[in-house]
Amino acid sequence: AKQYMNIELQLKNKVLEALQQMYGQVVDPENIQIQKTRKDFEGDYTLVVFPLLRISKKPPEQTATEIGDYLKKNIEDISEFNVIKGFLNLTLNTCFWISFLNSVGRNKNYGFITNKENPNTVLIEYSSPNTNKPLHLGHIRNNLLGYSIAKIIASQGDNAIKVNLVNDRGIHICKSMLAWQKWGNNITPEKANKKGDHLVGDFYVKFDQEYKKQIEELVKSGLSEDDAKKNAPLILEAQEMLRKWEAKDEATISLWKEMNSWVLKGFDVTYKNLGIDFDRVYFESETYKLGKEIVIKGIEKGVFIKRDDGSVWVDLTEEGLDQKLLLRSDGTSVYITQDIGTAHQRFADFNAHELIYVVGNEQNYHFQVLKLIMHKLGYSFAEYLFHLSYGMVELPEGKMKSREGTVVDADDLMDEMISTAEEMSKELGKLDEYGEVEKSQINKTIGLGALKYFILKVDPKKNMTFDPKESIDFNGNTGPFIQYTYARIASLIKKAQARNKIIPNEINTDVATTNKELQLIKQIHTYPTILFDAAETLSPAVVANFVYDLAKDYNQFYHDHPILNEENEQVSALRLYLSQQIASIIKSGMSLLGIDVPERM
RNA sequence: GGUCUAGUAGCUCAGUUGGAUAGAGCAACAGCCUUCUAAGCUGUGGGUCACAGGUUCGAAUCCUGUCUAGAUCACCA
Repeated sequence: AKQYMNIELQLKNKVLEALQQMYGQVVDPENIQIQKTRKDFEGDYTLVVFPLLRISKKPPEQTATEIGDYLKKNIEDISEFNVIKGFLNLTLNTCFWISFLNSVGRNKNYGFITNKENPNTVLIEYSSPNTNKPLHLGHIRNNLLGYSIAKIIASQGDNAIKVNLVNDRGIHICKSMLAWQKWGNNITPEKANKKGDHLVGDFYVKFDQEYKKQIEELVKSGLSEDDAKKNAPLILEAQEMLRKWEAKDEATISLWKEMNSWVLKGFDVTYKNLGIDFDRVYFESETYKLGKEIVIKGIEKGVFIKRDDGSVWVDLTEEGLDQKLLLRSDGTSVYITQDIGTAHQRFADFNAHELIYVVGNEQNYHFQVLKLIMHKLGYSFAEYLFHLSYGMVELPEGKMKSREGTVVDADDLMDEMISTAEEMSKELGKLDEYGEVEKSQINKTIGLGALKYFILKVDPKKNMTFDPKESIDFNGNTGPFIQYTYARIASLIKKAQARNKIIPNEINTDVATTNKELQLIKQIHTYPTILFDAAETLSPAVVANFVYDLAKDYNQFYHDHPILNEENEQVSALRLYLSQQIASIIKSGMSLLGIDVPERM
């Protein structure tokens, strides 16, 4: 991002120079604060002089004025300056901004770093579904975050690899399988005319219902609730099934394979509709035994402790945590053992530099422990394990609970969004002249755009509230608003071409400009910084809010300033050119969020 | 109880390295379609930045404590 920030660097260096010349002191660059001038003040960049008063030994206003004079004399891009209290506001001349705008027009990948010298390979693990039920709203947040972050990382010139780890084994899978055996009558997704993940999910729910009934009966017959839960025939059967699976019993394995394939097919449809994908998919059934050897070596090294019963533990009390189990007394792996193995394997397989896990914040402790363990084992990549912890998605009524049926299903939600977009556009008569295929394509883009933007504009680490009925709007700070802005510019350009108006390849630097135009150009100028920040903080929200601000400012501009101006050719050329650059940045920013922009809507 | 995260307008959320008078949208109210797309624009009202201290030229932002909410602390994954 540095290449775009050179004006800030130049200012900073000149300030250092000024301080040395005028006050004879070499100053720590840390103390030079150059920031963008707030909208309500005149100027482009502001130097905060408070930290420099110790050096100048003069009052703030005087210090600022002296530095301002020096900078104006020595930097030709500065046209004027003003001083308010301890703030030195510098104004750059129009020529600078127009030639900057021209450079944006020449560079098709403005903001993107296209040939980084030493790109890092960054693995992003996300989605990680269980194959016993369909995806829900929580997965949507995960999927959108993971996908977007991979794109943002790639935009900074690094090599982003998207990885999915499918949790396809364990007792929860057996529950669905057992219910299907008992009550399924050999039904298949084809026969039921239902997506495979939903069908299997139904059996998971059925299991739970029947299991509850059994518990109730057992409690009536005098058992305690805990005992009833442990001894209900259904749960015992499910456990037996898991044992058979681990012993590779043929019938069990083949049922497992079949039902998993149904679910995975269903997931593929959901992923495709959401517009996300993976470079590599791992299955837990293949990786769940990994890590055991590493743990055993760890015992030899004295990093882990083996207890008398044979179980293996790591002691993290010095780090302020507890002891954590790594191998059961029967020698089998637990969840974290597997993660030790997969981390090792992935860094080796991809020669990776960094591994990002997109996982909900309920697993913060788990990843804290994982990182410490890898560190203790002496892996140098331990510090490049990063848990992108995102908050829960809550409904107005509170947390989503699958057992209480308050889960918002991913497929249903997407359908609902699209049909709402459909109703809206019908009501507004927006798409009347288009064909059915085109209409449904645009409605899909808009409906999903609304959903994706709504979720991504929120800081990942925060819990968020989602009201399916009211929260998603198509007006205001939303995806459709941004899409609308883009579509408008697209049609504007089309219309200009129809009128034989030529959009220039370059704008003359002495063109007359308005403040509004300059303001938009300045906003474009910050785009690379935004992308850089987003990659640093792993937060698509930064990009989302930037794109909204840009679209909003453009919309305001659009209303007050005619763009297809017959009378003043030169001004209209600038506005047309500017509009085009803004459209391209909106498109680029939205693509980093995985949101499409329609050419019309 | 220990640890972690959050608390900003009625609601949903922004707020950059500590920087100037705290920002949007929704909802409410009042306007703007014979003009490049009104999914838009303009205006009004709405704030003890949870609370109390501290650090300093300056705190929504950093530190300490309190309160509230959530998560987590399994031979589950």
